[in-house]
Amino acid sequence: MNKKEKIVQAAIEVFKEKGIEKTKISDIVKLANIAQGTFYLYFPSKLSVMPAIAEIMVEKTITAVKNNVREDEAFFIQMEQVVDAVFNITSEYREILALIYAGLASTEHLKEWETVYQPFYSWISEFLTKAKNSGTIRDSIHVERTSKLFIGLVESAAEQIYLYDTKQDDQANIQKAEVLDFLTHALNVKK
Amino acid sequence: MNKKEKIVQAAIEVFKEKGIEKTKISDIVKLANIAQGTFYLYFPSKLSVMPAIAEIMVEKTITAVKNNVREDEAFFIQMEQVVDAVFNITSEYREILALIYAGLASTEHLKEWETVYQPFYSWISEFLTKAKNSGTIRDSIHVERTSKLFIGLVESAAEQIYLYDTKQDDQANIQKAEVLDFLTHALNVKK
Amino acid sequence: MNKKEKIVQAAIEVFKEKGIEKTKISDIVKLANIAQGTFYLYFPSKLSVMPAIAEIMVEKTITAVKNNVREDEAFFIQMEQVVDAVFNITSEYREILALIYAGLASTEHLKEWETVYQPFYSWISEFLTKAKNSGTIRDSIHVERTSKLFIGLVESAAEQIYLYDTKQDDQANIQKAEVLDFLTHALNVKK
Amino acid sequence: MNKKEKIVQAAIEVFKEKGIEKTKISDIVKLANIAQGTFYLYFPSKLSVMPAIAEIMVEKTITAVKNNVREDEAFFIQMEQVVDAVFNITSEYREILALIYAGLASTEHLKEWETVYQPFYSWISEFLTKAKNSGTIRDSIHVERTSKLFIGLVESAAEQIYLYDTKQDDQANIQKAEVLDFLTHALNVKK
DNA sequence: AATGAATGAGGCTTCATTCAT
DNA sequence: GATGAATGAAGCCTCATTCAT
Repeated sequence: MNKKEKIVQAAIEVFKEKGIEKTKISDIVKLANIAQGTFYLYFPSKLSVMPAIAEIMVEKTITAVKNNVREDEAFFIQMEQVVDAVFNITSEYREILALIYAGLASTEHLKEWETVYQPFYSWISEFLTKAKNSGTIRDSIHVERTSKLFIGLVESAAEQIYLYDTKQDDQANIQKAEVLDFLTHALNVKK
Repeated sequence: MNKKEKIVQAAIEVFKEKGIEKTKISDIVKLANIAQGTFYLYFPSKLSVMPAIAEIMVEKTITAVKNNVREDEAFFIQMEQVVDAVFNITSEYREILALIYAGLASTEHLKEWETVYQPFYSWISEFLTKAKNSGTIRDSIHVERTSKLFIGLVESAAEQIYLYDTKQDDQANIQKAEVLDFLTHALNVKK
Repeated sequence: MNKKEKIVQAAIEVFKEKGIEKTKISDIVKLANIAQGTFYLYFPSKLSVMPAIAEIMVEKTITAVKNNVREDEAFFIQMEQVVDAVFNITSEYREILALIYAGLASTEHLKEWETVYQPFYSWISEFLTKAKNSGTIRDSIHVERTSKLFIGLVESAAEQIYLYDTKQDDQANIQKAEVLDFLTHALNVKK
Repeated sequence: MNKKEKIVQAAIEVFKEKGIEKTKISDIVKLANIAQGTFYLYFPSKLSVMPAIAEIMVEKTITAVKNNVREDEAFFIQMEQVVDAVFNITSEYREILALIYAGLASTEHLKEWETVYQPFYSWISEFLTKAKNSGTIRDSIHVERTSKLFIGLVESAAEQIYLYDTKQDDQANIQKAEVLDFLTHALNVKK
C-alpha cells in the first residue's frame, strides 16, 4: 500500500476511535507508521483527508449493496436487500458516517459530496429503471430524482436508528420494515 | 438580551461564518461583546453551545411549519405547506443546519439530538393521526414511526438541494414536487 | 517595567548573545521571564522586535553623543568627541548594530530605518549649523545633507574597525584620527 | 553553467525575492532546477552561499568602476565617475547588497568580508596614490586608510538614497553632488 | 555525481482556561 | 457577576538533512 492510502486508512481508524476534533495528526501518522512530515506531503490538513474517506465509504456502500442484492430475486425482495445493506453499512460505520457529515460540512469540501455520491445515485437509478420497465413500479416515477429521495429516505432512517438512537436491533428491524412499507407504497410496488 | 442569549446568538453567527472547527471562543466573545472569561460562566466549552443552538433551530422549524399550514385546507395541501416550510427553513439556515449536524455529531451531545427533535416528531405525528382518523391516508400507517420517515425524507431532500447543490430555485421546485408525489403514494393520500 | 519593554530588553540581550538566526522566541521569553504566549500579545514575530530595538539603539547613540560633547569646547574638539562617542557605541554594541542591519534588511521594516535615525540627523544638523553660523566651517555646507554624510562616514569607519576587523584598539585610534582629518578637510574646519 | 554556479545564481534571485530569513533551501534548488540533495554536494548551508555571492558583487562593482572611469580624464572627473559607478551599482543591486550585509552579519562569515572587499580597496588606493603623486590631492593623505573612508562614505551615501529612501533620482543627483563636494574638500582636490 | 521521497527534531503558534482585580 | 491580560500546555508544521536508488 502506498503512503497516501496508508494515511487514509489510518485516518478512518483514528477518526472512528477518537472523533475528528480530538484526533491529532500525530495519531494518524503513528497508526500509519510514517513520519509526521510525510503526512504533509499528501494532505495539507486533517480535514482535507475527508473527501478521500468519503469516497471510500461510498465505494464500500455500493459494494455492499451490490453484493447483497440477488439478481434473480423479485424487485420487492431486492429492495429489502438494498435497505438491509444500507442499514448494515450505517450500523458498522456510523461513527465514520457521522464524521463525514461533520468533516465535509465544516469545510469547503461540501461541494465534492454530490460528486462522490453520484455512483450510488446511478446504481439506484438503474435499479429503478429496470423495475419501471418491467412494470413492477408505477410508471410515473422519475428515476433519477427518485433515486435521490430513495437513498435520502433510507439513509436518514438508518441514521435515526444508529447515529442518534441508543437502543437498537429490534428498533432497527421495525424501522426497516417501516421504510420498506413506505417505499412500497411510494413506488407503488407490485408484489 | 442577557449574556447567555448573546453568546448563543454570537456563536450561531460565528459558526456560520467560519465553521465549527475554526471558530475560537475568542471569536464568539468578541462578537457577543463580552469578556473572554464571561463565556465560562455560562458554557464549559465551545461545543456545549450546540444543543442550545439546535433547540432554537428546531423551534424555528416548528414555528415555520405551524405558521405555514392552514387549518382549513385539505391534507394534501397542508402536506405541501409542510414541505414548503421545511424547504424554506433549510434554504435560509442551511449553514447552521449543517453545523448542527457537524457539531452534534462530533461530540457526545449526539444523544440530545432526538430529544431536541421530539416536538417536531410529535407535531407531525399528530398531523398524520388526524389524516389517518379521517381516512385521508392509508390505515396501515404507524404514525410515530412514519413521522420520522416523513421528516427524514423531506429534510434530506431539502438538504440535497440547498446544502450540496449549487444550482437552486427551479431545482427546488422540481424536488418539492417529487417529494410530494413520493409522499402521496407512500401515504396513499386520497385527494 | 512593562512586558513590552521587558521583551525588547531581553531580545537585545539574546540577539547579542546568539545572533538572530539562532535565537528562539523561547529564549527571549525565558530571559524576559514571561510566558511564551505573552510574546505574541506584543509582537507577531521575532523580527518585528527589530524596529523597537533600533529605536533604542539610536536613542543610546544620541545620548552618548550628547553626553560626550562639552558645550564649551571648540568645534574641532567637539567633532572629535562626536567621533569618539560613535566609535564607542559601535564598539560596545557591535553585535546589536550588525543585527539591526541584518534584521531591518531582511524584512519589510527597512523603511522605518530613516524615521528612527531622524533624531540623530537632526542633532548633527544643528551641530553643523552652529559651526557654520560662527564661521568655523565652510559656508558652502548644506547642513541637512552633510549631516547624513557625516554620520554615514563616521559609522562606516567605525564599523570597518569593530564589525569586520578582528584587530582593534590601536587600529581604532588610527582610524579615528583619519576620520577626523578627513572631516576637517571636508568641512574646511578652522582650528 | 555548472551546478555550483546555478546554485549561486538561484540563491541571489531567491534571497532578493524573499529575504534571507524566509528563504528555504528548497526554494533555491527549485529555481536552480536541481535536486534537493544536490545542494549539499556544494554548500553545507544556506548562509555559506553568501561569501560566494558577496564575491560576485564586489567583482561587479570593481568592473563597473573600472569601466566607468576614463583613463585620460582629470582626477576630479574620475572621482565623479567612481561615485557614479558606485551609485549605479547600489541602485541596481540594492536588495542583494542589503542581504549581503545581513547575510554576512548574521553569521561567522563576517570576517571574510574584508578579504572579499580587499580588491576594491586596492583599486581605490592606487587611484588615490596616482593623484597624490601628481599633487592633485593633499600630500597628507594616507592612501590605504583613506581608500576605506572613501568607499565607506560613498557607499553609505548611496545606501541612504537607494536602500532606505523611497524617493530617488533627483535625490540621488543631489546626494552625489554633495558627496563629491565633500570629497573634494576632504581630499583637497585641485581642479 | 545526482536524485527527491522520506524523515523527525524542534521551533512556532494557538487558544482554552485561569485569576487577580 | 464581569473582566481581560496572562498563561503555558499542546499540537501544528516546517524544513534541513539523509540515504537508498
